[in-house]
Amino acid sequence: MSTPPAPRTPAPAPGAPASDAPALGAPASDAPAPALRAPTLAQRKRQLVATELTETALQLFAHKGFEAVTVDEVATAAGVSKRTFFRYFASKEDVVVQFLAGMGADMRTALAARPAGERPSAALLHAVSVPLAACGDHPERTLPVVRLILGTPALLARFLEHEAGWREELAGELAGRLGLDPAGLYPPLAAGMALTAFETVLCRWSEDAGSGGGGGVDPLALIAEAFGVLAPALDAVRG
Amino acid sequence: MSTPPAPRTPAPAPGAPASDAPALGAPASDAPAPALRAPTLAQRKRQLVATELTETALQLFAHKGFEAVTVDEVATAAGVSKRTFFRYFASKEDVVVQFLAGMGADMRTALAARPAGERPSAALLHAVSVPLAACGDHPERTLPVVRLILGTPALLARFLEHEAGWREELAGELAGRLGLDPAGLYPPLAAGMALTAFETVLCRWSEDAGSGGGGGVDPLALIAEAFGVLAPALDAVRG
DNA sequence: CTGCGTGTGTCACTCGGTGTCAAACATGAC
DNA sequence: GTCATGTTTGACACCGAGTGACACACGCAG
Repeated sequence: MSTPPAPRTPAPAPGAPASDAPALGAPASDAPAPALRAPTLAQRKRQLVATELTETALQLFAHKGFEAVTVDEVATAAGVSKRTFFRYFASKEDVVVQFLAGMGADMRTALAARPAGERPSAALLHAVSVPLAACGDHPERTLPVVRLILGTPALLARFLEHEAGWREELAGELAGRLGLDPAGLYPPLAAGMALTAFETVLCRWSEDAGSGGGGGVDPLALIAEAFGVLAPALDAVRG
Repeated sequence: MSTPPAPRTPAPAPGAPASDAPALGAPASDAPAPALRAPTLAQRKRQLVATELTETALQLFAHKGFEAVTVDEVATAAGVSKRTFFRYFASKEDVVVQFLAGMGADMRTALAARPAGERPSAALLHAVSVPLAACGDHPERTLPVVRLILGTPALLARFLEHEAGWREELAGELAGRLGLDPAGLYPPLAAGMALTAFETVLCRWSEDAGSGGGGGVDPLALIAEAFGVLAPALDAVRG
């Protein structure tokens, strides 16, 4: 879609940099920014509340279902007021969906990091594999969230909205890589195909993985198989 | 996705058969059911209120923006109470999104109607072309709605949710046609690719079409072009 | 006329979400 | 130590979406 993701988070909060809550996407890479190693005490406090809120919410949602839990409940259980909850999250859905907020950015940077000459199918496969690898590596943390999202209409809707944003980013990056018109048909189409594969794999993984911690299937194997189907189309670039 | 679309419309209303409001999808085909030509007076009254509500809402939304219009406003302008509004539509979003409720069913039946031996790319192209043809034929009615949806986060989310449902339907139909396991990777992947193309085309069409009634580009030409990209992947079925 | 079913309006209520204000707190300057 | 500043928080009031309950009006069979 061409709709700008629309900063649904109008209040990333005064003092906070950007994303709170342990993002699910990249392994948080430790090396990139050796400078700026001083998370203000205030920032760390904020982070603390955010994670407390997130974990409390996820636990309650998993236990009683998303709709059956009120924001007041979550806030009180975490020891803050409802008003404060909304200073950390723009909406009730946000607590869950922000958990995978980094995925889009991760995909894009991964795509940007691929060698210039690489075939689109290979580059996109690697990009989309990053968050899936994170899922495969920590199923005990990611599986419940993914299942919650996929099983709750309201959350699914938000998730898909996010994906639409990712798609634009990927399409832009792809157009840049290949020197194509970003307004052409191929870039968004290719990005959409990659995300369709991503979604399909996520879905199948969340179904097949045993309810016990260790997932049953490897998401990386699934995504590779899916890209085996997509590749003929992805690599026949014409603009 | 494997999430059942979840009957967001818990109240199709006591006396109503199924869908109210003039669906956008198929040309409403006149021939199919020659019997049962007696829409109870009550039913026609209901239909009347539904269309009044829909048109009033669309007009207000287009004029002031979706979020800026309250349900009370719509209801009052249409001459009913807020409570009655919710007896016709499950949510505020529903008024807009139900406008294209038929699309999914149209696609599926169109796909089912294609000759058995046809290549998946051709069959899916025809399926997805049905609603797009409707858009191309009546841009003055469809363009504003499409633009409204694509430009409003809340509506976009709902739309994407609908699409997830369509995808499952198409995947099921496709699996049946090709004798594949519906739980395999190919069916949902192929359906997702077709819908990605659909979405991309819808998006580009809504941007390019002059704000005047007559659209600038032909959605059917666009979708054919998009399927030119997808075909190599769609027709390399392996299961 | 009476009973019945359906559709509607009114009222009251829950819950998500926001604006406002005042108190609590940390920080830095003097 | 104290005053001034800025940020975070809770409390309160408020809006809008959505629901449940009840009572009333209509069209229709007896």
